[in-house]
Amino acid sequence: MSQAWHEELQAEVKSGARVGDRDIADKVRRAVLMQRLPPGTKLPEVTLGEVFGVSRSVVRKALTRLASEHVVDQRPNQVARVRAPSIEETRETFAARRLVEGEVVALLAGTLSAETLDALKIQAREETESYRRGDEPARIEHSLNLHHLLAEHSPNRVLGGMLTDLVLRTSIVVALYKRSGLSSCYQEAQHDRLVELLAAGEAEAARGAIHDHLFGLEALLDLSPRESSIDLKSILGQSPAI
Amino acid sequence: MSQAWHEELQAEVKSGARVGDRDIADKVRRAVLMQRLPPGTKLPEVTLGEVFGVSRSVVRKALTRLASEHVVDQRPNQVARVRAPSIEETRETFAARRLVEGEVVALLAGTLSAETLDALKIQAREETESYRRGDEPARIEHSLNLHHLLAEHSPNRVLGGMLTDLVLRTSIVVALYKRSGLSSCYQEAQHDRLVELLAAGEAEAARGAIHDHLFGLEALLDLSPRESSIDLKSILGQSPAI
DNA sequence: CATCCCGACATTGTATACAGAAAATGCCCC
DNA sequence: GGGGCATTTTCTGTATACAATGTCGGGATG
Repeated sequence: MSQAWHEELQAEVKSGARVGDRDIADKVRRAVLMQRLPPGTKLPEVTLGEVFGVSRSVVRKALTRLASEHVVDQRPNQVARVRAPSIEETRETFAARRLVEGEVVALLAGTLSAETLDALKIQAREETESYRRGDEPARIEHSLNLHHLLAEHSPNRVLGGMLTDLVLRTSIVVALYKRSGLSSCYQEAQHDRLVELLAAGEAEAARGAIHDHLFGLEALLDLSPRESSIDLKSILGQSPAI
Repeated sequence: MSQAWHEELQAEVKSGARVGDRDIADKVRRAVLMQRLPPGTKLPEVTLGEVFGVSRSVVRKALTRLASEHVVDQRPNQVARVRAPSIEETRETFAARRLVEGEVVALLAGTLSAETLDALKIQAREETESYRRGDEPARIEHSLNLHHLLAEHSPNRVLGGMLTDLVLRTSIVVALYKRSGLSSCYQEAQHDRLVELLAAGEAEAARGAIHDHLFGLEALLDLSPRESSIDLKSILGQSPAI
């Protein structure tokens, strides 16, 4: 685990109230999303417990939760590690998300209240602004918020839950496989267009927009088969920092 | 928890080796599927621990696992209970499964090896036989096996995992909402036809077959809105047995 | 008679101790 | 210098004790 992250959290924890497994899971998930915990990073229970000021029981629960969300790899008798989805799994995750999110927006088109549409527009606008400011963390945050809103308002809650999971997983692999030269994966105006189609009730067009959006995002990644660069590292267990 | 189930397990546990959280989750899941643990049944940690001869730690892990599979409802500071999906959730689960399983069989069509096709045919045949024998538990088992095989062989593993979850959830609600007069939800020859289409590589026809199959299954259920019969019981916490 | 309050009990939440498995270390031998 | 083996160290698996919380009853009160 990174040293800076440690200290940052120490302060936050000391000042605040007592933390539960939910809080720990949230913090770790966020850290993975923000690439402060690179794939393969070991997450020993005692260490995390010390950082958050709780015992292993709570940490364990948090790790199990993260494992069920596919954020962390938990194998018997081995330290939990930040998961590093393969290139193949990345492609499959995108395909699954296209299917599910496409259906969700198709169901959603024309059924959204004015308030919800406003909330979506706000996130889209904030995303664009953050991008122009060059504030990438904020941009990601707003982009995630938008898709999360879609999942939450899905008329089909089961699909909504699945979409929440897929959005998280896609975000992780985007962080992982983003081309090194690329500072951002922002795609001009696509979110705005989607919201417009949802407002207009154009179900199939909205599905198409989501498909385009996700294909575009996937195309921005570097998914060329690499020779053991990432894989070996995680397999051989070389963690970049204690 | 039911008394008969207790004793049955006691014997099995005594004779066998040490049990892990995986084993406990398997047994409980199976019991729910077989309707030996009706929805709303309380599952206190100590009781389960005594039954399986392990401490609460292991039981806890098993319950958490089952909760992430949507088999059990685990709320803070409350006893875990067998989940009772609402009628609305049932409909949504079926819709989600149609979407996902339809896509999986479409991807699968024409790509299956002879061995896998044989395995599928065997399950379909065994299901029919079990039905003719009137052996409903065996019939369910083979039906589940068939769909589980589809999920396992999905070229898209992410979708496969989601399908596994959805198959389990549909099985639970089928057990819950099966019309009382109906002894079985067997649908003549539908599985055989599906396998044929998969062998022939007819992707869209296979998707259609799965849709028909699932619509038919859903139609066999009694999903008429009922007045507080199931819902109130589970909400008010009246468990039918100890 | 309904409602509210309070206390005993049941059950989960958390911390901790010890046992066992895996990984890291160091050593020897080649 | 490199590979194999024993040792040590680290970490997880499990059980258990205690704390905190929720549940359910009885009884007083309006």
